[in-house]
Amino acid sequence: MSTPNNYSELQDVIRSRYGELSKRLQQVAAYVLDNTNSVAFDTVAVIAEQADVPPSTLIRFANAFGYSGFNDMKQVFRRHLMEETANYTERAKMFRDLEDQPSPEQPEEILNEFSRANVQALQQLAAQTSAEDLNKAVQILAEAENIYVIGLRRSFSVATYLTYALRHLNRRAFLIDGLGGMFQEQLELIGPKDVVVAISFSPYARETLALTETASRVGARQIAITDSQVSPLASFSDICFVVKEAQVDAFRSQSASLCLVQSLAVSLAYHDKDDKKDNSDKKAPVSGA
Amino acid sequence: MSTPNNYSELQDVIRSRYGELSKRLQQVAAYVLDNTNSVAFDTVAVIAEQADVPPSTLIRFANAFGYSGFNDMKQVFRRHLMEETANYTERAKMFRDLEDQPSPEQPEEILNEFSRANVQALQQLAAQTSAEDLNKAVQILAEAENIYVIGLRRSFSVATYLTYALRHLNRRAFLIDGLGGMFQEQLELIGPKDVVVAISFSPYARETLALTETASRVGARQIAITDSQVSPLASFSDICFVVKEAQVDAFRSQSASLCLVQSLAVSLAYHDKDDKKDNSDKKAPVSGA
DNA sequence: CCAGATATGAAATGTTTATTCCGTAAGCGG
DNA sequence: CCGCTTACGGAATAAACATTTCATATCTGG
Repeated sequence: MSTPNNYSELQDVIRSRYGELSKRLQQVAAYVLDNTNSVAFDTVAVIAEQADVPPSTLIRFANAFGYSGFNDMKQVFRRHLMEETANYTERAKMFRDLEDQPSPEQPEEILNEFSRANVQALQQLAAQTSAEDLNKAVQILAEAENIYVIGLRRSFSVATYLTYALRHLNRRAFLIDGLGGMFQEQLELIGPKDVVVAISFSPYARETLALTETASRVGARQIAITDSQVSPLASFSDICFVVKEAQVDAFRSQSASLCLVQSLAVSLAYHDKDDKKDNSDKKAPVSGA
Repeated sequence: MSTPNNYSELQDVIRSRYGELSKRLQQVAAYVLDNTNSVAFDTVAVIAEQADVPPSTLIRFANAFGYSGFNDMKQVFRRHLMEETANYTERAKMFRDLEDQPSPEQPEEILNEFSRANVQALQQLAAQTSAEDLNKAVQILAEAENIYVIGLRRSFSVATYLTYALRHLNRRAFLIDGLGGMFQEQLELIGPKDVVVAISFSPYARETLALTETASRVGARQIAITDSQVSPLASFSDICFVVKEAQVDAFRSQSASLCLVQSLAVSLAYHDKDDKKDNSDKKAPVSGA
């Protein structure tokens, strides 16, 4: 007997066999199809009561569709629910136990894998980033006198891009790069009307943390882009974007962070335009970055 | 002690008390904040293993935040996940419908749009990049004595990332950055056994073109990442990757290029590993030198 | 460096939860 | 209406699980 191991398959099978089920099993089928996340979360006892059948019937139902027990079937519902919110890395972890597929080795496979992972990360970024945070961040950037951007090592590329984009919007944007060993000197430029954008992922660069502390001391506002709610950057920041980057093996990507900073820059461009919109007409062309 | 009974409250409390927690409890806090749906679904034993703490610590953690047990706290996560799923599905639908809409203006819309455009670009990248080119490029990189990376202005971020990644694979990788106005001097380093990776998109930076010409003159091999088959970079290169970047209004993205260079770097890492494996298999048990 | 306090982790414990069992009831062909 | 088969449900059982316990390790202030 073929046992469906994904939600939509199972749904189809239940529907198609509905007619031939016994009265009690039909009752279960109806409940199961209509209360997906009750099945995913609740215990057999609870479900049995809500569906108005004895617990044993639930096990019989699962058996009828080829599962070894009700919990076995329950897994299908849980996975379905998780897949709607889990990111690529977490999903990969989920499936690693089930079928430990060998890591991709061919360049083409690696590109496919990376591309898939990044797609997932981008979708999650869009879904999980709050409009409120984005608006606040844009507002903060718009009001900044100077914008200092820091991101070292892996995050340096994102930092350079953001600086580039901000410069193209005629912002006074400065990249803290430690050139000539002058981290300290660069940090000391920051004043209370300035804004710091700090980008850092575990393991957090010492210099980035030092900057956020300095910025916090002088009262500058801060926007953090990092990988955890409890990142050391989070505590100092006014706005903290938590970005779950795609990961293939030990290699973490940057696409989501890049997408985020691009969106911030473009939003800032529109923000500028809206300010001017008071007297001029809407939809003035925006120069590219 | 007030016990949070919704997710965002709990999240806030955990973050604010993070500093005063013990080392182990911090470990749990980080896991709990960053793996919401693992907490919602997995058993204490599984979570304990993944967070690398003993099960009892999880109960202690829940107690520390006023819950009677870990399951008590778990309920908060489960409720959150259920609510979130509903939102997520809605947003996913919005995301799809967004496609043919007038220019977005709100930061949230811009992020959605950028994310969507990048997803498309990544999928196209994966579909259109030939395995053969990838293999050749990896081979060329593997054989390089020195690798010079150039990408200016918009492409600088991609170039910095590639340089970073190559350095981490112990390659002799150098970023041509024109620091101190020394473009010319940096170019003159290139020798016939070296490889140049040039990243440039229209309008092509003069310095990048100059480098490719120099490289070609001394007989160095070249890998180009650019936006057109007829790009000035294409003619000088041994391998030319044509990347169609996402574009929102006048703003072009970088995600696809970044994904490509990451894939190249990771492929190179696997290439190295295979080499070592072959060597060690073949290695004859010879003593002395 | 020591004593007291606190944090930690392995194993024991007690509870919840899934599953099985079996006597009974309902359906069905003769 | 009877005997046979299939479905059913409650109670018993087994498995999984969360939680507690306690001996040990680690910190902290004097």
